[in-house]
Amino acid sequence: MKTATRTPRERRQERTRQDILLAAIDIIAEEGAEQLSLREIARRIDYSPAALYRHFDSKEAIVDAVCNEATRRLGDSLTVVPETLPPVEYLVELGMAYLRFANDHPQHFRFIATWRVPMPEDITREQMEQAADNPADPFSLLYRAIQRGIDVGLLRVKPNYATLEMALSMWALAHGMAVLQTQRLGKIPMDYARANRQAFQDFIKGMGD
Amino acid sequence: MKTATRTPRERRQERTRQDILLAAIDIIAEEGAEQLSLREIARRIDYSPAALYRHFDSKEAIVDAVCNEATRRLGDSLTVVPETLPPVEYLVELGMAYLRFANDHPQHFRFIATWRVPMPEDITREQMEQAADNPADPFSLLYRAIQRGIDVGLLRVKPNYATLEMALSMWALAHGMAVLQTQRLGKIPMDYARANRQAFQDFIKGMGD
DNA sequence: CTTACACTGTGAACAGTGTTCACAATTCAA
DNA sequence: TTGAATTGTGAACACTGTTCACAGTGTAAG
Repeated sequence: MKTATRTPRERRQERTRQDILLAAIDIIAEEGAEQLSLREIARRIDYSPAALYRHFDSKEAIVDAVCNEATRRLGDSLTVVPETLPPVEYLVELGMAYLRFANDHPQHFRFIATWRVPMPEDITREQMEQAADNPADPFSLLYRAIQRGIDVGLLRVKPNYATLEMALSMWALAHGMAVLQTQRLGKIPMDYARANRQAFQDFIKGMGD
Repeated sequence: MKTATRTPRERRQERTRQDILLAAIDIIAEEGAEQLSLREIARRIDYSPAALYRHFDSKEAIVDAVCNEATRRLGDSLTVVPETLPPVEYLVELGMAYLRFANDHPQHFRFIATWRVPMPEDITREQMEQAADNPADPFSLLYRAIQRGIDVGLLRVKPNYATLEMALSMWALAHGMAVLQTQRLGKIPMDYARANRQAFQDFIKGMGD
């Protein structure tokens, strides 16, 4: 599989575009999102601030691209969970992977959580219901796992509460725990790994009857 | 009960301090948090920008105060849930009230959720375990309700997963759902009220065995 | 090879931001 | 009435995102 860009010009373009994004990501990781400025990005990659506008329409566009990249990385760290696990275990480990990412990259997680929930852009019911063929997408992973749980009889569909609703609730739980724990609540002395696991297990259990 | 401030001077001080905060809250509600600027606040209350520094050390201090005020309001809309309800129903309604606030005041909720999770500042285990006497605090409401559920036998304590952990998980679920639904996910056509209720019920159910 | 032309990068400028500070005006107590 | 403390201000500073005319470069056509 080759890159779609042909000419040297386009390759150079694509490269500095990536440089801009990587610099932005570094700044966020090192100094926090509020320190992200066009001038700092430009300084790091030896350009003038104005030059960035040859690659992005605005700072917001850069922020958006960074969000997408960070979301992609979060998605990657979810795909490492072996999909061969039994449904319940798989769901629990998905949630734990989500929390691990938030814990390992707090700045990035805070960043994307501030601007948007790290989820695929447009979720419609039809789109989701045919998502079994989209293996890479992180929300699809969750959706399919829920569906599997239903098929096996571990989860029970209720009125107005089917696969999509369960998947969203599960995502909400993971996201909420991640937000809570990447903020000042890390101070409370408790065994987070165990507690988190228990919370996921309980929730799944509760969806089963 | 009289105000603690005595002299006319102190009363005037307190009043313009409130004016500043109210202006800030209005701006956030009307134009969004990113439009909040000291100059706009000053314009609205007929002061120069520099004058604000007689009442607050920095913009961050104003933001902090606004956060506290918004958190207080969120807490108020949780206290309307009658504490006489049976434990499970009470917990569900508490969560629904949280979501209702987020839905009714999306800008304010987004604002506090961006800067901090809307929770009391310092939560320690000891502090929580003697919180039965702090009726007003919203997290204490949740904590006590969980405790009641345990006492009645509806919730089961597990290793490393007692009252505090359950309360935090429940808060995380509500917060996560609120964040998800105040973002672009409101587009998905589904019966949110029913789905949310079901999610809370399932979660509580799952903590019961 | 030379002539066009599109592309790339820049410095300077603009309007906006949070913040500071010397200074004037006011309020208040002695 | 005097004196000090409080209150408010305009001007300035350093920063931000953004625009734009301009110079230099790369590329493709004649």
